[in-house]
Amino acid sequence: MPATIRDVARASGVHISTVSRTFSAPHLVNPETRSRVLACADDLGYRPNRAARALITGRTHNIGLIIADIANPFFPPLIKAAESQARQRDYHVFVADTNEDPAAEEELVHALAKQVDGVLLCSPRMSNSLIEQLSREVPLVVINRQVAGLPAVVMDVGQGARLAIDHLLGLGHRDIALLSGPRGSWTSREIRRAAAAAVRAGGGDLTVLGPNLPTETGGTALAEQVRRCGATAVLAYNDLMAIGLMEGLHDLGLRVPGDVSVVGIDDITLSRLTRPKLTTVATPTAAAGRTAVDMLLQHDSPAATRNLRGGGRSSAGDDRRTTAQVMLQTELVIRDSTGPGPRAGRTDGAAGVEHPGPHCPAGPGSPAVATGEVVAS
Amino acid sequence: MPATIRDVARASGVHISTVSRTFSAPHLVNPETRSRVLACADDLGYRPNRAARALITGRTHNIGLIIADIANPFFPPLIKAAESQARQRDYHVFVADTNEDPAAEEELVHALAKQVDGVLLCSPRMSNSLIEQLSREVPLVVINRQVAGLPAVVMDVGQGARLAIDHLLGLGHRDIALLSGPRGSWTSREIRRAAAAAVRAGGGDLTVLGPNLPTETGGTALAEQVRRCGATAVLAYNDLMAIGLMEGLHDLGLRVPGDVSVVGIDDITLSRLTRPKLTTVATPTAAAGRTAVDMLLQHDSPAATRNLRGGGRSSAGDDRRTTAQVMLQTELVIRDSTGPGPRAGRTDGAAGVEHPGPHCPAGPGSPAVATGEVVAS
DNA sequence: ACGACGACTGCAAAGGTTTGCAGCGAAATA
DNA sequence: TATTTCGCTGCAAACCTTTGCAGTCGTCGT
Repeated sequence: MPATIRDVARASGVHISTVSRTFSAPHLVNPETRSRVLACADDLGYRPNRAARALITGRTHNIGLIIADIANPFFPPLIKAAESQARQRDYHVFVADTNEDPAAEEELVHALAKQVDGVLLCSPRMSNSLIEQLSREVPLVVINRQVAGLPAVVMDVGQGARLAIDHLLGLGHRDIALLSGPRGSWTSREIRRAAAAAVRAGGGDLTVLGPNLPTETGGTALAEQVRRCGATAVLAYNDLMAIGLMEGLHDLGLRVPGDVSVVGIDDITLSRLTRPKLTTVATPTAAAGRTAVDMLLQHDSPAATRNLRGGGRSSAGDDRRTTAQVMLQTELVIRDSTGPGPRAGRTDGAAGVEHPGPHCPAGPGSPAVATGEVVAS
Repeated sequence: MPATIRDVARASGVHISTVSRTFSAPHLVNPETRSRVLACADDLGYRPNRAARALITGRTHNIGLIIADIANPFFPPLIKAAESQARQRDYHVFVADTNEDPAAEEELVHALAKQVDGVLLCSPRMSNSLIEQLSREVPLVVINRQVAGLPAVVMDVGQGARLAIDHLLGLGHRDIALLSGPRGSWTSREIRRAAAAAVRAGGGDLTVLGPNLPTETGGTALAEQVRRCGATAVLAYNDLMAIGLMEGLHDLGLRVPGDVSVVGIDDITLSRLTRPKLTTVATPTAAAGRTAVDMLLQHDSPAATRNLRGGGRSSAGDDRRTTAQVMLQTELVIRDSTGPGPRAGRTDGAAGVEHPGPHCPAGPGSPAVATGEVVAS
């Protein structure tokens, strides 16, 4: 029932190839003819069949975006940014959710492979080797992970964790707990590494709790352990866990930041709505989404010269996509969930800052930021 | 580079049609041959090209899901449910976000039309007539809206609003404000209608504020107006606005539920995390997602008999999809953001319930539910 | 012993589009 | 005026599958 290119050709009295060109190479067709064709097309409600086009050009103008958990508020801004960036380049984004399941990740890549021109793998949980193998099936850009030979955009959570720990140390905390993330998460490893180093450098003690599900319930469930381990400050893998932890601590009768200081990572909008407002490391999620799309589409080459008529498959050649790794800056946002530690004098409330990092003259409610660094390559 | 059906045929020494049948009609091919073909296919990493298949069968095995705003926590559960339901039937879901923009909605339907077998339109903002027109281009199921002649699944927010208002009236509130949703939202109209009726029936006064953006900031911005209009209780279009409003009221020095009672709609997970915890109307979002997929796929007919060889397009015939409208039940979840109104005696804290609805013996923290009704057709 | 039937497989058309090549008339050049 | 050039358009192959039809061959019934 939908109008095809042939219907338009018939209606406007030209050959289908002319109709085709009217859309894909307008400069090749006489303005007069062109407008006539366009009129007919509009009249019939014709729209090029992207599937058929994809069949011959080899480009679908779709890109896949695989997300660990759409329900985690960390992701939506990234998704939106990716979508709008893609839309500008006349691409569409297909989002898929894996429920934090590595197996689902793999299956989805396979399913998407033939229907998209590339896939954005966001916070993948699967193994490096599997990712590399998959990347031979379809162009991949990984987000929040580094895998050799693949383009990647990562947020510098290491730097973020360092800032957070320094903030805590500066407030007088020595016994610090780290709520780690899910198994297989590159981000979680990175945070742990940086946090451990920072705590060691500051002469403190770090207790690592995990791995855990990166959700509120995951955080809530850890409240008891946090109390038991005697930490006076906690850095959580993400805001969701931090918020869940605050809930759990509250139920245990512990006060934040009175008894325990809590800092999260991500700066989801929710972190501004809790009481107390959450101190957290802001990650540039939207920028990550945009950048990832750009990296995937940077070789938006017009249908990578194929030999239509020739027989044997031509050698792939040096179409090697430049495999850059972009690292995005993070910031510490100081709000109300962190306060002086047990060894601090009675400062009258806010953070009496003396730690080495940049200026943090924060009072509650007027968040100050300490910025990390950009290390692009 | 990726292996095609021809490669497999060559490798296994059979005709491509046999390979094809091996995948799409296994019972038609000799088990021996079949296993040989499968071995070769596996060997070459062959996967059928869905685009090419779609070209001839007319079914892509994809379905589109158009969402007003992925960042609104109301939607993710629906998305996840739809995805898992679709996956079970060997379909994939492509999610797209419109940023609450009706124009984007239309454009997305067009873009998706040829790449999917149907589209789920979730909380659409565009006009009924446009939706009907679009439905001639691609099968549509609308969610949270009723449009004549189209299959729909709606949550009974009318019933939910009624329960909420009755709850408020029962607590002794007379001056009630309604924070309405975005322009063009069927849900918002429905809520308003039901709320107005319920308030009138209870002898109270309803002030409608809006339309508004259905976000926290949208809610926060209304705090001042709420104070000015003198309402002691507020029903918000959704939880996000309710939570934003609570923030705004807090900043104004008003206490919830001391000075103002607040109830939301949706029961997003976040509503359990605010202080005070939000009283709200729970909507069955996951069920809606599942149901919508089922409705779209109920006519999963094997490639609706097409005349491959014949000339003139055959008459469409009576393939009319049954146009059911399913209505899903909602529940009132009483938490801590609602309390006695100005005319109530000094009840000692909790909700002294006497309104007509089902049992609500709620104390804060132990939420009770009052269920609505199912009206399927 | 012969025809019918069944299981399996090959043949070729079709689906909607893109694109290299060739054709054509007219304008520009020699 | 003859010839090249250029702008535009048509022709047909190709992309990868699916599927109706026809062919082969062996089995069964009579």
